[in-house]
Amino acid sequence: MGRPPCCDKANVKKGPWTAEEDAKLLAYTSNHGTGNWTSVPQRAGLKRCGKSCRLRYTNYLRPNLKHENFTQEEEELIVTLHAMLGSRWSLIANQLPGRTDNDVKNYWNTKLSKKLRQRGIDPITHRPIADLMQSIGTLAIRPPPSAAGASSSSYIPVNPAAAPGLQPLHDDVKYHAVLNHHQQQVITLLDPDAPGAAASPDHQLKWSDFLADDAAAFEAAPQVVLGQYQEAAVAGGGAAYGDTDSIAADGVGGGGEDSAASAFIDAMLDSDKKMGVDQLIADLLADPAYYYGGGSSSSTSELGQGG
DNA sequence: AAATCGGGCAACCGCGCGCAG
DNA sequence: CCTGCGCGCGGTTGCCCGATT
Repeated sequence: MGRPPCCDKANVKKGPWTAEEDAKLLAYTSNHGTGNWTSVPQRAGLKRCGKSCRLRYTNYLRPNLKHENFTQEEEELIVTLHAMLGSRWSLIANQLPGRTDNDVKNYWNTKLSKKLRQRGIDPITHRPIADLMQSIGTLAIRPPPSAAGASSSSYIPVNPAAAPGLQPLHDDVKYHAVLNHHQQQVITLLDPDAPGAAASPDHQLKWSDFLADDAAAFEAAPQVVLGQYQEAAVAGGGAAYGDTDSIAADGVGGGGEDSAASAFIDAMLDSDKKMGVDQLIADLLADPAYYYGGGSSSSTSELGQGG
């Protein structure tokens, strides 16, 4: 059950905006500000839904918006932030002055995700596709799990570098080393109360663990993991990260059934609440070693050359 | 030259969250 | 505490236009 429509759909215009409508909206917002969007159409003399007005303003009419192509630096930043934050486009867009979440989202969907795929990197997990395919292949030839094998208590996240058959592609070793480093920086910045920080020293919350979740989870519940990949393939989105609730109270992956990756997201969300995520990202970006392209080459810094 | 295809982008939709009454 | 409302977000759709056949 969702909210009722915010306006009378029969009496509002839909579709592309005309120059006249843009002018009316711009004139109104420049004189009165944006305030209450539901009242804007009436006050501005527009036969539009307030929601549509807000969208048009924020994505197109708002001052200081950039309309030129994305730069190499912006591309790299988007890829990096997507690896850390997933499809939280508004947060990513906040780090890109003059860009809207819609801009970033469209650019990702139409360009960046394809570039990553062309480079053999899965745009959802930011892991080499070869790893994922190999993992799925491994799954396919595995015998059905025994009852003991399916026990959640046997679940132990592993480092991908230590997992046989999960070695990154040679060209992407640097990429993942740097990526994991920054992902772990995010974790490090989390509140001490965050699940990962509360874990025991030999079982700390690491993004690499989450990335390796599926491989390790094969040991516990192969059918569940495969289901996640199938979901991801069907949904074409972040389903592989899971929509489950959170990690078990006893630590990372303790529950076994929930995706540990979703626990990472939960940890991020917790962190959002306790310290502004903008500050978190700003801290990361302030690190001179942050940018992939700074000195050592990497996959992301070469995105433009991959096509 | 016409038809078809595919990419890119603007806009829409549904939902969750926060806040005020 | 509950309810309704408005805002913002992410996912999706549909149109436009250039490329290809």
